[in-house]
Amino acid sequence: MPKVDRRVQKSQEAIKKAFIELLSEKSFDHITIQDISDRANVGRRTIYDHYIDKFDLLDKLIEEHINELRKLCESAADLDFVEGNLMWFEYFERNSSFFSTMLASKGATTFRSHFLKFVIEELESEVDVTEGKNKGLNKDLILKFFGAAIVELVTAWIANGLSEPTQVVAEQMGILLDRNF
Amino acid sequence: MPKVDRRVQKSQEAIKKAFIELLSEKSFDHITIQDISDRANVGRRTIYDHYIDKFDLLDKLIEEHINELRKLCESAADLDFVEGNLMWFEYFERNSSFFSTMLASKGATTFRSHFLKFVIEELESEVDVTEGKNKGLNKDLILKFFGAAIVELVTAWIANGLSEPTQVVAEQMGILLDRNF
DNA sequence: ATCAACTTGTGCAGTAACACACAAATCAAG
DNA sequence: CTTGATTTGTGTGTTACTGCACAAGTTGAT
Repeated sequence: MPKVDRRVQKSQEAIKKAFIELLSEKSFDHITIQDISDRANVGRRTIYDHYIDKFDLLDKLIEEHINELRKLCESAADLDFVEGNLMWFEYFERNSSFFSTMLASKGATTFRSHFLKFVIEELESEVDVTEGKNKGLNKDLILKFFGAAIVELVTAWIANGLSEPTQVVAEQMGILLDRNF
Repeated sequence: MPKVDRRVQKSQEAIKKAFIELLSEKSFDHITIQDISDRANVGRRTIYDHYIDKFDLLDKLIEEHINELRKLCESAADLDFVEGNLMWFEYFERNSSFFSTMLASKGATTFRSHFLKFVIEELESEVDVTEGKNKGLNKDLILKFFGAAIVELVTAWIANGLSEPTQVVAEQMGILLDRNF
């Protein structure tokens, strides 16, 4: 892994932080690059050094979080759902400002579908329709069923301001998944 | 005023912040430039681009705060002591991490004497020994008397963790000063 | 519809921060 | 005292950030 320059890391972090903040204040369309540059205390030009435009910035931001979740899945490959879920939900908690603006706002269908697609991908290796409790069922159907269920639960939890204790939600969803896979 | 480069401002701020943090954790002598560089997330070389050594860094930091207080005095020149003090004490409050490490630690005689010298300087224009209630008294004596009184009160307030309400302390000290000048 | 104000994306030259490397100084035990 | 590890201050070449300027595109109010 080619170590990134300190300045790059700091600039990108400031830009992303500013962008997420702004996203929670006004809609994506009304955010200008100038806004981000002001908030991040970074030259406007610097933003273009890293991102093509604000759409690209959003894409990269999403991609980054999905990637982090993917890594989490890998490192939790040999845990059961209860334990694995806790890692997931703790990640959501740490990055709640991002997920709440991405999931809990009305127009955010883009991220939801991206997120759902990813959840289904990750779930795929867990489903076995050749033997066990799901023998004979349609794999695609199962994936969509539980994928949507997971996404909805996460969304609701976040939309509700994380009021349920993280451990409780993670554990209960873990039980439901363990029971079905 | 020649505007400072964004990078300069950010670097210096990070360095000073890190330094103050470290000062509240260990003694000045035991702080290395490397420590500061790590904490500030700035290249070690960058620190030397701005400061000769850690002594210089401390000097600049002190000088900067004294200067800010001086500006405050200018802008409050036509207010009475009660109002003026409030601005002072609010500044102490905003920068309490600095002042508490500088005033409330045992070995910090350096800053105390620097600070006292400055307070006396500022007080000088307020004292009139040719007429009024202080007519006939020794000016130098008065300055030392009230200078030390002010410094002590500020020190004690800060050492006590700012537990007294800022307004109250500022007002009471203001009353005492208004009564005497 | 018009016009001014703002936004966007890009080019460019100047400057600050960067990593790295080195010798000298300082420190900490044995 | 001696040795080994840190720390210090500095030189150097590279890279990222910066401000500025400009043409083209948007916006928004009259």
